[in-house]
Amino acid sequence: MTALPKSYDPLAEEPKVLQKWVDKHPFHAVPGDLGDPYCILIPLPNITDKLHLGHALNNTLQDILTRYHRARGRNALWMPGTDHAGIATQTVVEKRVLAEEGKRRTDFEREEFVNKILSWKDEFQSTILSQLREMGCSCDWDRTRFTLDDVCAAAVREAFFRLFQEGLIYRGKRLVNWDPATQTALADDEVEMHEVEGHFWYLQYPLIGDPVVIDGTAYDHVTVATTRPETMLGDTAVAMNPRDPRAKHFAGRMIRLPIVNREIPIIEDDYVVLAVEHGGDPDDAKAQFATGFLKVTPAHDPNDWEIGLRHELPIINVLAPDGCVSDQYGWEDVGGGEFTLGLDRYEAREAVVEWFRENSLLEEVKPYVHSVGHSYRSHVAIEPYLSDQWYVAVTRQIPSLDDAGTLPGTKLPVNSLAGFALRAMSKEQVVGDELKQWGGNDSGTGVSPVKSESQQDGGTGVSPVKRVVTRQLHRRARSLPHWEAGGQTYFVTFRCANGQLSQDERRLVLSSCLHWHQKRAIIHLVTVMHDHVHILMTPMQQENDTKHWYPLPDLIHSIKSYSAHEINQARGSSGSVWQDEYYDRIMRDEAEFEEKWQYMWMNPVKAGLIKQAADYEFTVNPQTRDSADECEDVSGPSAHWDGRDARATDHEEGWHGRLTFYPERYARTFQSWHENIRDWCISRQLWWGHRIPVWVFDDERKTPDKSALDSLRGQYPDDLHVITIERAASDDRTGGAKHGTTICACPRRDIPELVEALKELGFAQDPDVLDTWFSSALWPMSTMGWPNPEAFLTEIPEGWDVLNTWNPTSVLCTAREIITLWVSRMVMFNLYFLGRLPYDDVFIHAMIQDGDGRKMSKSLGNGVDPRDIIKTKGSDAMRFTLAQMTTQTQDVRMPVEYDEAIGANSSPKFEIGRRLSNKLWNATRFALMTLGSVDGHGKPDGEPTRLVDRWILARLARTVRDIETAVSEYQFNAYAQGLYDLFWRDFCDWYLEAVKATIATDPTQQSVLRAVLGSIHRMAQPIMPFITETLHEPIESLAVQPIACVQLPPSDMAATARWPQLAGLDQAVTDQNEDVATFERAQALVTAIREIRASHQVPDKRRIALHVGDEPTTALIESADGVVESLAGLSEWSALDGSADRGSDWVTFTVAGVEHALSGLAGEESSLDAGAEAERVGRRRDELEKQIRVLEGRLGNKGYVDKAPPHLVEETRKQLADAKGELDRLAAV
RNA sequence: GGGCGCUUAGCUCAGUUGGCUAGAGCGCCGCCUUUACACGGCGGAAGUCGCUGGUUCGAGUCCAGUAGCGCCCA
Repeated sequence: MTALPKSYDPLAEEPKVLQKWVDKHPFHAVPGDLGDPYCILIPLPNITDKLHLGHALNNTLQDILTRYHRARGRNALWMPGTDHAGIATQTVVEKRVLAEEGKRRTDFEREEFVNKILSWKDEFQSTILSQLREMGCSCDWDRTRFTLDDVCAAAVREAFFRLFQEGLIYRGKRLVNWDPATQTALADDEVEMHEVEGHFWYLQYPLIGDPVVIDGTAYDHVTVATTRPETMLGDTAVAMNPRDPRAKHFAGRMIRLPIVNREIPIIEDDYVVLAVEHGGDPDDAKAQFATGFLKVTPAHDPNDWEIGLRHELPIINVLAPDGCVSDQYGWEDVGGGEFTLGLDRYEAREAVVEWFRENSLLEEVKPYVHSVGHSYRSHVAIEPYLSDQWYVAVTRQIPSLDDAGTLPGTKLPVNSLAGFALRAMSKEQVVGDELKQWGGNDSGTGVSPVKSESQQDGGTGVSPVKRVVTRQLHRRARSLPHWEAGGQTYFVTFRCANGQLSQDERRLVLSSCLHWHQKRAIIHLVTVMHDHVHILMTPMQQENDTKHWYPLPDLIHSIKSYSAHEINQARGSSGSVWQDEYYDRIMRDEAEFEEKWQYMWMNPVKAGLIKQAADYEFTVNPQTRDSADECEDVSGPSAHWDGRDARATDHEEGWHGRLTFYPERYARTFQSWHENIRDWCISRQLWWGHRIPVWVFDDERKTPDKSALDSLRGQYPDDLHVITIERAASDDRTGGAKHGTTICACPRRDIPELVEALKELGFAQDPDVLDTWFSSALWPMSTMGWPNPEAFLTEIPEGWDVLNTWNPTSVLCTAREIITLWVSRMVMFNLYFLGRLPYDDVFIHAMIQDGDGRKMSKSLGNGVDPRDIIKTKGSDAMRFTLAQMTTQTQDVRMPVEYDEAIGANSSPKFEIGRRLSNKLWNATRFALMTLGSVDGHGKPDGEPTRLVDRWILARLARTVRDIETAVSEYQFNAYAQGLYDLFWRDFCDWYLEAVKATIATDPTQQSVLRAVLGSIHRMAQPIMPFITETLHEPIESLAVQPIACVQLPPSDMAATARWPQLAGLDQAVTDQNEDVATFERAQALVTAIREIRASHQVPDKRRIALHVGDEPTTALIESADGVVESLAGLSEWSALDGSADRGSDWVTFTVAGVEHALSGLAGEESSLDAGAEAERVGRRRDELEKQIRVLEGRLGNKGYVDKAPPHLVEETRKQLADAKGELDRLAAV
C-alpha cells in the first residue's frame, strides 16, 4: 500500500485522468447497450470565441446529469458539437481581416473569404473542444458535430425542401430589420432595444390649393412630428385619425412634399395618435408630442408599411442597403433632393433638417428619449428596410394537415408550427384557462403532426396500451424507495451471467416470468432475448395487506432464481445463470409505458433476430395471449416499422402536454412568445452559412423555357419543387424589383446534373444563406443523421439506431435567452419532421454575471476562461462550486480577480471546491492507510451492530434518496449540498473520528467504512470526476469484504461505476429511524461537553470525568460503544449518585432537560476558572429566560393550544419544562 | 408599456405543500500543530428575513400594496 501525498494536487492528477479517459474511451455510447436511453445534446457553443464561465456552468450541469444517469444504469449519450453562428462569426473574421490585412470582405472572392472563416473555425473549435475536455465533460467525442458538417447540411437541405414543398417556406418583400453595417436582415429576436436620446422634429408640409379654414382660422400647411426627418424623402401620404375633429376638413386634400415636390394625399387611419389638444390621452407620452398629422413612409417604418397596405399607397425606398440615401433602389422622383444623395442616414437627417430650417418650414425641435432597435451584432441602429427575404410560415395552417381551427384565445391554427409548440406545453404550466382547457386530454384532437403515406395507409390504429397505468406519482410517494411506491409499473431488464440462451431455455425463462403473473405481479409484457430479458410489470399488493406491495427486488429475485433453477436442471449444471445486477425503471405515465412497450417490440427487430417483431415468439403479453384478436392488435404498431421512416407516429399521442420547463416560470416566456409570434425570416445576406438551396429565375427580359423546365420536373419528381411568384402591381413601384414572374426551384439534394440543367435554363442560386437557427433547430435530428443516416456510415456506423434510440432526447439544459431563439424552433421542427418532441424537459439555469452585475459574454469581453479557474483551483473545484451555486435563481454574480502570481483570473468562490477536493483526498488517504493492511480474510460477522455504523449507513441511505430526488428536479444545489454534508459533516467530522478506536480490529466496521467511502465517491463522481477517478482504483482494490446492504458492483473506472444501491435499509430513510435519533442524542451530549471544555480552556489531551444524570443517558453512552468517551475526551464516566458528595471542581450542564456534571476540567497544577464558568452560566441563563418568555407566550395563546397540532403543543410544553428546570438548577448554583 | 427575478448574519447565498429558538460557506473571535487533512479540528459571536398592511393559533414562507436593484420582451 503506497501512501498518497499529503494533499491533493489537481494540476498533477487531472491530466492523468484525462489520458485515462482517452485510452479507455468510456463515454462512447452505442445504441442497444443495456439501459434506458438517456441523451443530452450540447447547446452548441458558437465558434466566435473560446468558452467562458457561463459555458462552464452550462456544461458542468449537463455533465453532472449525464454522468449521474450513466451511473444509474442509463445508456447515456452526451453529444457534443459547435455552431457556425453565421453573422457573429463572419463579423469577427471581418474585423480581424480588416485589422490584420486592411481589407474588407468585398475585396475577396466569396470562396476565398469563406476559407478565412474556416480557418478561424478550426482554431476556435479545437480550443472549445479542449476546454470541454479539461472541464471533464463526458461527451461522446466520436459523435462531435459541427453545424456545417455534411451530415448536418443534409438535414438542412431536406428540411428546407419539405417545408418549401409544403408551402411553409415562402419568399416575400417585406420590411425587415436591416443591419446597414453588416448588410443583412435580422430576425426579430436579434434586435436589441436601446434607449436613445433623440428629437422630435416638427416639419411643415404645405397644402396644395386653398387653405383649410376651421373656425375662422386658415391653415395653409400641416405639421408632422418625426424622429426620423430624413425618411420624409420617401413619404407617400400624411395620415390623420378619423376621430380628430379636424380630419373632415383635411382628409382628401393634397400636400406638396417639400424638397422632392411630390404630391401626396391626406388620408384617415386609426393608427394615428391623437394630439392631446384634439382629444388624445394626456398620459400618453406620444400624444403629448403628436400633432395629429403623421407622415407615412411605407418603405421605412413597419407601422407605415401597414398603413400603406391598407390605403394602397406607393412604396418609395430612398435608402441603399448600406444606409445611404440613393435613387437606385426605387426612388425616381428625386426632385430637389439631389443634395441628399449619397449621404448616410444621419448626414441626410442633418441636411434635411437644415433645408427645412432654411426654408422656414422647421416649426420646432423637442428632445425625446425613445427605444430604437439595434443589431445585437454590429450594435448600429436597425433600419426597417424593404427587401426580398425567405420566411418560414410559423403561423400558417399546415396544408397537409386537417384544419382544426385555431387554439382558444389565440389566432394560431391548431395545426401550425407555432400551434404545435403551444400544444406541446405541459398543461400544468400553461397560463390562461382557455388554452389550458384545449384538447381536454393527452390525445388531443388526434391529429398527428405529419403523416407519411405509408402510415396513412397502414393505419397505425389506436395505441395498444391504452390500458390503465398508474398516473403521475404524487410527490410523497416519489420520495419513498422506488420499489415501495405501491401500484407502480416498472420496466425491468436483467442479463445472462455468461453465454447465450437456447430456444428451449428461452421458453423456460418465458414461462418462469409468466409464472408470477397475477400471483405477485401483473406482467404486461415479456421479451426474452439471447442474453437478456425485459419485463414490463406492476407488483401486486400482498395478500391480506393493503399497505404493502411485493417489493420489486424480491420479485426480480424470485423470477431469476426460479428460472435459473429450471435452466440449471435442464442443463444438468449449477451456478449462476443471471448477473446479480439488474436494471429497473419506474414508468411515470402512459406515454412512457407506451415508449417502453414499443421498445420491447422493437428489440428483436433491432437485434436482427427476425423480420417483424410480431413473429418473435419470445415477446409475450400474458394479458392478451389468450385472445387472438387482441394479440393481433398488440402487434400492430411495430409490425410495419421499418426503422427507416422516422416520421413514425408512435409518439403522436404522447407529445401533447409533455414539454416541461424547470424552473416552471420559463414556461410563460415560451408561451407568450408563441402567442405573439410572427413569421420567421430565415435568409441572411451573408457568405458564411448554409446557402439557401433555391435557384431563382427572375430576369425581366426573358421567360424561361417552360417545356424544358417541365421536363426537368418530370425527370426529378421527388427531388425538385418549383414555385412561381407573380409580382403584384404594387411591387412594381417598389423599385429594384423586376417585372413579371419569379420562378424558384428547390432541388432536394445536390444532384449535379439537375443543378447544371437549372443553370442552363438561366437559373441562379440565391446568394444568401440561412439563419443559423435554422440549422441549430435541426440539431436533435441532424446530429443523429436525419433524414438518412445510412448515407453517413462513417459518422454514424449504427445507422438509424442512433436516431431511434436517442431522439427524443432527455433534457435541454440552457440559458433563458435561448428559449425563443432555439427551444421554440427545435420543438417546432422536431414535431413537424418526426412527430415527437425533441425532449420533454427544458432546464434553464442562471446567467453568470461579473462582479458588477453585467452579463458575462463573449462580446463584452468580461468572460473568464474556465481553464484559468482550473489552473488555480482544479476542475473538480470549479465544477463543485458551480453546481453548488445553481439554485432556482436567475442570476449569479461571480466576482473575479486577477491573480498576479499565476497570471490568470480566478475567484475566491472556488475555494470551497478546492477545500472539498483536498478533504476528500485526505479522508480517502486515511481510509486507505487504515484498510490497506487488511488481508480480506476477516469476514464481517453479519449486519453492522455498532450504533455509529448503523447511523452512518442510515445517513448514507437518506442522502442517496435526497440526491436522487434533487437530480430528478434539477436541483443541483441540493445535490452538491447533500453530498457535502454527508461527507464532511457526518462522515469526516463524526464517523471517521468515532471509528478510530475500533476500526483496526472490527472487520464489520472495516466493511462499513469501505462501503460508505465507496458510495460517497460514486455519488461524488458526477460532480467531481477527476479526483474520484484518481482514487477509484485504490479504493476498489482494497481487500475488504463487501457488506450486503450496500451494493457497489466492481468497476475498473469511476466514470462507469454504478451508483450505490442500498438494500434492506428502507427503515434508514424514514424520519423515525432509531439509530439516527440515538446517535443525534449522543452528538448533542458530546457537543455539550465540548462546549464546556472549550469555555474552560481544557486542553484537548486532558481526559475528564462525566457524571451522568439519568439512566437513559447511561444507556445511550453504553449503546454508543465508546464513541462518546473518545469524542468528548472522557477518562471515565459514572452514574450520578444523588446522595454522593459533589466535588468542588464539578461543573454541571444540561442536555435535553437532564442535568449532568463534569469533573477534572482543571489540571492538578491549576484550579477551575470561576470567571469563565460564571460567564458561561450567565450567557446560558439569558438564553433560557428568553426562550421561556417565547414558549410561555405561545402556550398562553388559547388559539395555539386549541388549534395547533397536539404533538406540537406537547413538544412546546416539554421544551418549557426543560428550560424552566435548567434555569432553576442554574439559579441554585 | 408587458413579463420575470432579487432584497435573509460583515460578504456570497440556502431556506419546495406556513410550525424556525432562521441555516451554510467565507470572513471575524478564542483554543489546538493530536500520527487523514492547518486547503485542518473544537468552540464562539453575529440577523426585528427591504418596508407597510392583511389572512392565520402561528408568516422568511401565503395575499395586497410599496421602495430599491437587475434581467427579458415590446
